Amino acid sequence: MNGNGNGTGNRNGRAAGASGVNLLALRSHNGALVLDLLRTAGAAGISRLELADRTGLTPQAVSKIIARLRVDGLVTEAGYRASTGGKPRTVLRLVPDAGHAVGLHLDRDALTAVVCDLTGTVVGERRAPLHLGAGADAVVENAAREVEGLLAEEDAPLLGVGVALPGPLDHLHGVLHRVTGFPEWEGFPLRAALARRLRTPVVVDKDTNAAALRLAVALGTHGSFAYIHLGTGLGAGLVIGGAVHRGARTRAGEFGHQIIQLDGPPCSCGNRGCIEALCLAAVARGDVDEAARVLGAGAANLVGLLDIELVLLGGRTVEERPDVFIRGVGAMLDEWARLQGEEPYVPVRVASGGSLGVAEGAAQLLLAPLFGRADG
Amino acid sequence: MNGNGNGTGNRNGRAAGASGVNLLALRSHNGALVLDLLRTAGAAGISRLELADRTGLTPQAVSKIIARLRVDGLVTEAGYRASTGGKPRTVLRLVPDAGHAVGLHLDRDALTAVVCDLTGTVVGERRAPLHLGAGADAVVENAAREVEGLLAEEDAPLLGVGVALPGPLDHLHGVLHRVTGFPEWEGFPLRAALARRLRTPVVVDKDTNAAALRLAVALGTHGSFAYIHLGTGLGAGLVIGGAVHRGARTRAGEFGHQIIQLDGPPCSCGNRGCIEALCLAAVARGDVDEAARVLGAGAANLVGLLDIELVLLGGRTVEERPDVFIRGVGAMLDEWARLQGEEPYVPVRVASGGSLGVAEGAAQLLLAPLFGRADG
DNA sequence: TCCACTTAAGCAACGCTGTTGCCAAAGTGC
DNA sequence: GCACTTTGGCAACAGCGTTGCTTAAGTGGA
Repeated sequence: MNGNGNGTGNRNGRAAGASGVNLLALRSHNGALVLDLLRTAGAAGISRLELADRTGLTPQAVSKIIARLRVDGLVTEAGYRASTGGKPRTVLRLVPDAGHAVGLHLDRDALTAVVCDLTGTVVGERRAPLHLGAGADAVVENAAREVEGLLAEEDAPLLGVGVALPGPLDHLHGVLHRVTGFPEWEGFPLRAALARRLRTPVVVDKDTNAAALRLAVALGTHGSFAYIHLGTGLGAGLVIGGAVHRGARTRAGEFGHQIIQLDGPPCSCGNRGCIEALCLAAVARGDVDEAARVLGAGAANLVGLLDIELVLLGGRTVEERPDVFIRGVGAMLDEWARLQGEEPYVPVRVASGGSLGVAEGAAQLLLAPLFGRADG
Repeated sequence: MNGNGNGTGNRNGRAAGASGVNLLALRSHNGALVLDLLRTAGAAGISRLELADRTGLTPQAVSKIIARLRVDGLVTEAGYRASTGGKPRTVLRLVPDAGHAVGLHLDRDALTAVVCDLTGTVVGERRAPLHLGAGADAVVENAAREVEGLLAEEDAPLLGVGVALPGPLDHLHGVLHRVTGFPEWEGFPLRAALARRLRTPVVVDKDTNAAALRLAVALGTHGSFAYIHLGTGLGAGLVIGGAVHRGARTRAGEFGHQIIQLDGPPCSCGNRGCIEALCLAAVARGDVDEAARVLGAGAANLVGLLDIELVLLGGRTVEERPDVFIRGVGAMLDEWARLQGEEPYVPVRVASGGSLGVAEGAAQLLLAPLFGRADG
């Protein structure tokens, strides 16, 4: 589908720092920008002049870009706005079926797979049990079959498969580092294995990053927020400037082993006073208020360090008592801000998404680059 | 000096998200990129072909860009490399005197002003006592006189004045929030006042951000690191992807009031268990090892959250016992990484710079944008 | 000394970008 | 029906990086 000529147009990837921009890259950037605004507009659509206003480009430039995107089949005209005294604006919309992407969520014991269209809407879904102990080859084969089954009824062009799973990994190379309790997974090249098996591009990332990416896309934000996940473990996905911040080694967002009580109770990692240990211990003994307070302290540390604008909470434990966590974390953030002499300003909300959230985010690993939301 | 036509070329600033790129912006970007490589190369210089290799642009494109920069007087030819069997490469260098910038460091009781050339080299320096209690107008007048005195001998074009000072402020508008103990400074529009008085562009930022910016420029890095400053207070400047991360409200880097001991000893801010309180208390009782350990725990939290690649320490307290802090913080980082099952990988070093570091960083607030290192 | 070869960098033509100026299309409202 | 407003395409254009070729300036062997 992509006659857009994506790619930087650079002949090499050896440049360590920022790289030069040529006309191909410029076209790609502006095209992606327009697509992102079209996606954000959703079913309501957006007109050429609004796009010109939002991008800062001239109306004529937008017209040309739209013409290209229409030829590529990515955009279509869909009716007209009400006139404001002159010719009514033409409404433009993304063509959802111009491309699909698969999102795969590999959790401890379950596999969730979704197909999303270009707007990010789920158009197909499958679930299956997962046995990590069965070995890498078996799991890859299992996952590949699920994907194939999901795609059997689809005929839109496939952009690729995004995979989200817990634990440390190298998202650039798609190699796993550790899967707790299953040493054979150490160093397994999941991306390459699945790409070879399915003959399609594959991207691998942490589950929290996928969830955060999905939220960034859904919110349409170019700002910064943190998604904090409290389930069987405690982790976070960071979005800075609208892009997921992974760090050089995909290790960013290690929120759970933040030390919040020096020389505190021991954590499973061997350290003392990790926020995960404190928080989960409070949950275990039924003291949800205390868990929320501890979580709030960690969130305050995070907000203070990064000056993010929003905190989103998710995960099984949060979903059981959302109001308690919203109140508890919010109170800590407000109190912290007040003590620093600032107005309380960071809203705390429960992340939408439900059980498909991570899988949708995995699909966004392939969709988002089309809209200029590449890796951070 | 700037015939380069900087500016995005957009007619409006209303675009909330990412904005479109036109040919002016493209030229500006590539020109800045080339200038940055020239600056990084320093006195050794760099050839056209090397620039082409680093930027990913074609040699001919680089030739054209260099031709423009030479017309603007920013770049000059300076000798030749040794031949490798053919025509020797022409060495290109930045023209230091194509533009100067003033950096102003307003500390609790002292003012430091420097003039830097385009390469960031200090070519003039002044110090004076500072009395914040004398009132805003008097302080502005005092600072302006120092700047004028500093510039009396200079004749290179002035890019503007950068001001670095502690405490919360709004760097976008150059407005101060609080200056401890001097309520009259609350809300003072320092940027506007100084710009009107000196009739030159003024940029205002936190001292830790200025110090971090200077380090980012000096290191020539496009990666991520944290500068942690331990002096009369404890704060940090964050560099992510080569740019200073300030957050939406210039509040990022609030490291000192990170809660590291829940319900710990009270801090001056009114909270409990802030890392600043613990660290300074340890310093006060002479237990530098403990101070370094506490600082290391906070640094580990930071590294874990952001996956940064380097930690730089600075400030009076660190400079008194640099080895203790390097060892103590490094040990905590290594131990933390080991417990997470990772190789120790984050080096800890003492930030170079000395007493002029912050003022130099303030000057970089104006120089850095020329090299594409705009606000993060 | 000559000459083949290598490497660097400029010239000219080109394709493509967004921009500008103009005009047709398609509405509203008196 | 006419004046006006607004949208959006057409055509010409300036300027970007690219391509193909030429010139400049070295090395090294015969």
